[in-house]
Amino acid sequence: MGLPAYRIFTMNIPPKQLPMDRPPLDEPGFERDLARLAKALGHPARVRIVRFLLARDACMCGDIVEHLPLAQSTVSQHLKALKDSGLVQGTIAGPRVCYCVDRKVLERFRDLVGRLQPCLEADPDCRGLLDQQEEP
Amino acid sequence: MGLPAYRIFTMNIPPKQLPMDRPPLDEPGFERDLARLAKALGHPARVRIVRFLLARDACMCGDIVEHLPLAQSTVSQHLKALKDSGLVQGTIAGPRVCYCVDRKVLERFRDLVGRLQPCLEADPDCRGLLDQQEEP
DNA sequence: GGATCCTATCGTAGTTCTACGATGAGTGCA
DNA sequence: TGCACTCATCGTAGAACTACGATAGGATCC
Repeated sequence: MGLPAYRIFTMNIPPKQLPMDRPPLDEPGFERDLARLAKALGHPARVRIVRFLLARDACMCGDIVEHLPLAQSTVSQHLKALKDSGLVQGTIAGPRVCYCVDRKVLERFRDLVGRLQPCLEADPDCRGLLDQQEEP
Repeated sequence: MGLPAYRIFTMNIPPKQLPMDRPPLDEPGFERDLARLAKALGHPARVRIVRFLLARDACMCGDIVEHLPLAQSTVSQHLKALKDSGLVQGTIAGPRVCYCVDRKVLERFRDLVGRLQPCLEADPDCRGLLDQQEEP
């Protein structure tokens, strides 16, 4: 019964519905949120769109289409992916839609990435540990 | 001849081979690198693997398999994706392979995300700009 | 009301992702 | 040499991604 075990990693299902056959890590939403935001930025076109929006603070869909070598429908699809992730907001302004980056979400993404590396300066890398295993 | 226009965003082709029919942004590799690293972290299982590796500094594949509800082959596939992105390094240590996170790459990822938001504190959000377009 | 502009959505085709089991390659030990 | 262990790779099936053109919906303008 229930979902297969690998569904533990499905991003679209709330954590409480997931059959956690192993104890979750400290923050159950951490991995899902980070993965969701990272996935949204996991395409060069979407990175460019976000940069474009940040540079202009806000602009409409047509502006983005003009500056990308992609069809209008494809750009709209990328914008939908960005909106679904929360990174981008779209506000209807008359016949057009004004898009802008939700800087709080972007900051949260930055924060999540930062929390990934808790002790960057502590051990420079794992070389020493590897040498211990290889040489004796 | 040549590649279709949307191939401008293909991540696996060096920039010089790309038919840039529009001028590139300031840093040609920026978007590709950020997208590549973000894509690597765009799956909850890979985020967990990276966290797991960071918590232990380094460990072998079997340890990861034990702590994930995934088959060994699937974990190996995720590790390959992480290795291809550069985030993770694998070192052969006898019959096993010792994996660790390349903290320099992780830091570069964090830097790329940080450079995405050049002036976070400047304009809090784009609401003002939206109001300008909506109301007058 | 009708024309126009902007954007979202539909339908579709090809590619990529993601999961699994099975198998193979490599190392170390008896 | 043979066995055990570890991990990568192969083959495959289903889902998701990504591109496009075509079309529909909503707002504005004449």
